[in-house]
Amino acid sequence: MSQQQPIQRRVTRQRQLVLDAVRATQKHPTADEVFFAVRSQDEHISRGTVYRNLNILAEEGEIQAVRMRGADRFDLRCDHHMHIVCRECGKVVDAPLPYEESLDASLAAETGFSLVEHATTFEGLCPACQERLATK
Amino acid sequence: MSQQQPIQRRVTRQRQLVLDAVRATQKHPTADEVFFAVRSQDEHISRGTVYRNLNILAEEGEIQAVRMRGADRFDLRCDHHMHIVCRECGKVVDAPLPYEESLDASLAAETGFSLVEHATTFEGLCPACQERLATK
DNA sequence: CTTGGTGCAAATGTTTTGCATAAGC
DNA sequence: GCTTATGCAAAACATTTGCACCAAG
Repeated sequence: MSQQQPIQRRVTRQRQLVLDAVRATQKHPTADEVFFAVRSQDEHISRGTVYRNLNILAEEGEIQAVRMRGADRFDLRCDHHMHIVCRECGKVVDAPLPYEESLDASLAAETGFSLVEHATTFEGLCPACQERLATK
Repeated sequence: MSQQQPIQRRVTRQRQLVLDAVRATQKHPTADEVFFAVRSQDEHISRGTVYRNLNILAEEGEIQAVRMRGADRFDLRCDHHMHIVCRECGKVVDAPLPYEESLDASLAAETGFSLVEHATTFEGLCPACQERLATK
């Protein structure tokens, strides 16, 4: 059984720009939002490069990929935590509730699944959208 | 403020076939899987019709849409519950853990969001895939 | 006969990929 | 100089939509 070693990652200008862009915002940007942010720094960077680097950075644990309805989002925080997204405007914020690591072990014991982890996503109306809809 | 009344839904042969297909399986099928299941009953039904009806049925509360990585899945169960998906084979099963309704109210109180609900999805390796990978 | 639904094909939106070229290390 | 990464365009998917025709009530 040959353990293939992980490939040797390089520090490219583009990869650094993508990482900086994610770390520069609390807004949980989509890949396309990261693309446009980076585009303002580098006229020639391509969408493919941004998508590739976002996936690589998430894999390496530098950022976290958050799978959401519509499009994936990327989070500078790498620890486990929940998110809430506004149904109206799409805004995403971290949920100030404790993440229950212990659920993973419980579910593994119950079902026989291994390597378990979980993600919880809330959906609702943010305060701004509540107000906007009320006065209309 | 004019409350527009919901439109009058009709019971079409196609809609019934879609509903039956979802109710006939515990496998949490994707829209495309439902399409092929229904295709075996009706040579001429179109993908668009299946997608439209899955959305309508979920909206009406006849089935539940489960938003997952890759593709949405549809569940005959309409009550709130969690799911676990196998990273390898994509199999989805209901998670035998209690769904915490109270989290929604807690988060609403903490954040000011309203109309809150949440979904939790586990990801791991199912027993069959564990074995398959171990003996290879 | 009115309104909602269907079938088809085209469009949309997100993400991945093949390939020749460029650039880390 | 090996490899890995980039840029570009095309492809791959999942899903939605415009529109002319059909059908449920």
